[in-house]
Amino acid sequence: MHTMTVRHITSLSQVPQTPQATDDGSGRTLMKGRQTKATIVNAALGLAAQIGLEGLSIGALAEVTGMSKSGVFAHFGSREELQISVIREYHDQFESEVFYPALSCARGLPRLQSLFDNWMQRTTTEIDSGCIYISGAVEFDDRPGSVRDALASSVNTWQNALQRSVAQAQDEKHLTSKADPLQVAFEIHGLILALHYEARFLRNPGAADRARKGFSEIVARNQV
Amino acid sequence: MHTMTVRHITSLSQVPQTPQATDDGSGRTLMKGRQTKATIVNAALGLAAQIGLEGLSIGALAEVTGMSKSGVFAHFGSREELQISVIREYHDQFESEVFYPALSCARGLPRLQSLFDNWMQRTTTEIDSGCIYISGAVEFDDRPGSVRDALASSVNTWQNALQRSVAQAQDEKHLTSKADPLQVAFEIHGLILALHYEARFLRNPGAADRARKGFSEIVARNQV
DNA sequence: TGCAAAATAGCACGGGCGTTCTATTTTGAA
DNA sequence: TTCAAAATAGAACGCCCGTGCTATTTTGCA
Repeated sequence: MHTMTVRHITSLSQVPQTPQATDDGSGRTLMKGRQTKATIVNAALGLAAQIGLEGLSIGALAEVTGMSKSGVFAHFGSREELQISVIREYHDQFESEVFYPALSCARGLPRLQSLFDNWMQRTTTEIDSGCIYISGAVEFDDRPGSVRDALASSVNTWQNALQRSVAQAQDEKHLTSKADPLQVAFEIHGLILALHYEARFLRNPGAADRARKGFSEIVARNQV
Repeated sequence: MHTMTVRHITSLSQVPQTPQATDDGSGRTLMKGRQTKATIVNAALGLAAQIGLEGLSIGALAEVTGMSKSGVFAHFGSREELQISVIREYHDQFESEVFYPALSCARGLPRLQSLFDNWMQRTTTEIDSGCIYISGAVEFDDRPGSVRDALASSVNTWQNALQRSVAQAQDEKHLTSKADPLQVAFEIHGLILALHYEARFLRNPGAADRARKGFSEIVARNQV
């Protein structure tokens, strides 16, 4: 019996969920719901980084933020939408911590090195909090749906950026034209994954050094 | 089948503590509860490989095996013990699929190559089922307890075996004495993790080839 | 074949979950 | 200051979870 949950629509205008533009700084036209939502998403990201996107619960989130369950829920309409919001937030943070800073380095190897360094830095910091690109991949690798799609989309965006940077290093003759950007990106990804695994789960010391060493070996092997 | 392999010399693990020995074939002194438990654990391993150790539920397991919840539960006494049993089963399967077969190859590089090939083979097969050494690491990386301990112990056992094999390849002069077994094992681990990630989550084709390519590069770099 | 012990079932409990519904408070432009 | 709309709270729902308790069935040696 499929209960046709007819949603109560109080307005005929089919305006999307973004009613008014907001000014983050002034707070003049800033609806309170927006900043509350941002607070919730940040708290959710912190929680999800530790216990995973699947471990995320609205009840726990309500407790952390000091709100009621339904108060939290109303901002998202579903648990899935909450998870997707978390992924978007993580995507933005990753972009501004790893990707954008590297743009100030010269195209080619310097920028690739910077991308790796920033990624390493973030992963190392995440030893204590976890990376949802990694935990999410495991949780959603055979769980189709919008959450998986959002996650895969974000990861693909980043991987493409990484591969592009390798190709640019070839254009600049910093790496041999024989190198395969897909192969190089794959191996770099492996180093980060191994670092995350061995440092965060096994608590092996020295994992960060091994990841850095591995990167320089990859670069050396692909140089003229 | 590798059951004839001399266990007391090269086993990855020590034989467990279970009270009564059983004869799997005759069924004479075989308590029925034992084979039922084995059936349950196998079903649980299949489930856990897909949805993770944390996703494992006694109710779902009862449904799959056609038993009652309490009937399933009685074999383990707690959910944790069930999870640990699954880890032990996985450990045994991993051992007999990856480790033991490699012992028939000559010490040194041939055996290391065989270990990697078998590991690759298993990971590739697991594209459709998942590896609990990988998913478990993510689920339990900051969840202390006996499950985490059992998991980490199994993984460490395997990593040590891998590192030993690298060291043997150095002894046999197949790899340079300058190589660091920890570093080589770390990089190989990264290749497997990247393969699992990109093939199982991102569904990127060609990941297996890249992993193999990466391995041969690692070997080449560490030769004389 | 009998009979204790082992194995399994049935049932209920308390608790957390996502979600819905309705009531209340808060917001902010007019 | 007013007041509709937005934001939040509160209670309840059905569902599944792990686990404990008490029957009942099944097993396998004497």
